[in-house]
Amino acid sequence: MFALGKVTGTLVSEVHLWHMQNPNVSVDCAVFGFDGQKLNVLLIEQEDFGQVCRFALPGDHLEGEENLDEAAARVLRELTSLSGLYLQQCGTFGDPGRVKDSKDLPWLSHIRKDPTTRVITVAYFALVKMTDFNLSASSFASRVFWHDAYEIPQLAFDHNLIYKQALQTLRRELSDLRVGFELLPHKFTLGQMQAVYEAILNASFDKRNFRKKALNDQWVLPLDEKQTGVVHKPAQLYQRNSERTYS
Amino acid sequence: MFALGKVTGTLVSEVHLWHMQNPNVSVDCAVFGFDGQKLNVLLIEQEDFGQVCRFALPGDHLEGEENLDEAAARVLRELTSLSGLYLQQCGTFGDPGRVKDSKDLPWLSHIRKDPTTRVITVAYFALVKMTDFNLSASSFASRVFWHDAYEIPQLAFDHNLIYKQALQTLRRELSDLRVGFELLPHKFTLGQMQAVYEAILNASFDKRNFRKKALNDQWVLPLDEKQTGVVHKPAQLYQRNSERTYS
DNA sequence: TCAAAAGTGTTCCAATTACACCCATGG
DNA sequence: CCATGGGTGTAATTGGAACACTTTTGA
Repeated sequence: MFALGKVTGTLVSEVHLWHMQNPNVSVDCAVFGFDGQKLNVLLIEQEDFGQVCRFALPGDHLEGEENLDEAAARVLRELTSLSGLYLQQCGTFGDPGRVKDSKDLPWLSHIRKDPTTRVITVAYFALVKMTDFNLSASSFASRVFWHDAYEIPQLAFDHNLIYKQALQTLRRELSDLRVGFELLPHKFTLGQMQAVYEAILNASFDKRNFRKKALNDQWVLPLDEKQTGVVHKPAQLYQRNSERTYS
Repeated sequence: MFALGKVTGTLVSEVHLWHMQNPNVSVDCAVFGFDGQKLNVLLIEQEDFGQVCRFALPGDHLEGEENLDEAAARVLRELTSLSGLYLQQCGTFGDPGRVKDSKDLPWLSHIRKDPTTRVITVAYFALVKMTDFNLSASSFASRVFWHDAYEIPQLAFDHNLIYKQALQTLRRELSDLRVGFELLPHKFTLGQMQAVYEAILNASFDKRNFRKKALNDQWVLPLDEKQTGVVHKPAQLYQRNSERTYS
């Protein structure tokens, strides 16, 4: 909070300093999706102004009277036409140098009056069910694409760092809060659910142990329905157990 | 990041909007200390301008070219005259309404030209060894005080919310990273260490099980030294095992 | 009949829990 | 001699890990 450390009386000089050094604030989102095999992330491609590095995480400035979560939700809505996505703050990045890397200058110079003005950004990760999401419905279709979550190229600014922290936070929330459901359709099989866990944690699990745990701990409830149209034994369908809460 | 969601061409209008709505940025710190019995937090007392609520977490605006961690470290240095404290970001709070509660207006009106200007704040928690720290050495001595971590009064702005999240983050890092050492003197007994865990997690543990785990998992190393001057069997002293790393 | 994923139980080991008494010191 | 916290071991339980074969479907 402002000036609370300065109860003594330097308040006026602070208000002045302020106008000189007022940082901009933005949000950046690492949007994760799961395609049945692999974990993916939405990247955007900047226009080519000769910069070294043309990929970035989607984001935008904070606008008007919106709060941080609303800003992130707006970015996602503009990007995916979806609302109500799972969204979680995962860190704030404010190094004065974070937008000053020479690799980013050519592009910055095209979009900002002062390309080196300091910007602090609040990072979010988001989860989208790829089944709900038609990339080509996005107005940015040609500039937004899914990318393998484990083969991320060099990104603009400090976005590689932000991405790393987003993945780490996602992993923690998967284990603590079972957020994996957000990447699955409403009705899913235990095999699909296991695949989500394996993709996010980049690990593999024993099928019997995984199923035992999911069922014993009541993460999911069985439906009166089975898979159809598959070329193997049709699986039982489940839904998340919304009664179940996690600490 | 700024404007990346807007690759299409609304960039100019954004730059304008910007000047109208440029939020200030601050850091707020929940500083935890342990007195041998209880977990405590540093609060500051605002001057009396008739506001309902005169306590707050220490904090300050972001200044000059400092990054967020540096700003938090500066706040702590000014407050405690100590450097190198354990410091961890634990969330960013940016609701437009967070500084608009009527309970805070009388005070705000005295320190700011526009008391309702939006401020977003990056929250930190910090850990200080109370043995290293002489409150009266602070230039704010009369206005800064330790307060029981579990009896926090109503605080200014959204500081109760920030505090809650700080405590939650501290608890997670205690279990994940064993940050409890930061609250203990260099040489400590297992009893003191257990007391830190009990205070932070607000729980109590079996002495034998706690010691077994600390020793088996090599959180600590024994010194060739025992407590002196105590009115009971003198305890073995230990130091943290700095070889030991945590995932 | 084949390929592909679904489904199912038991054993072993590690980790956690519960639990009670004697010890060394200073006052 | 007494109050205070230090120090110790074992048994029971729980949770996680390892492991292989049969089933059902559509092509």
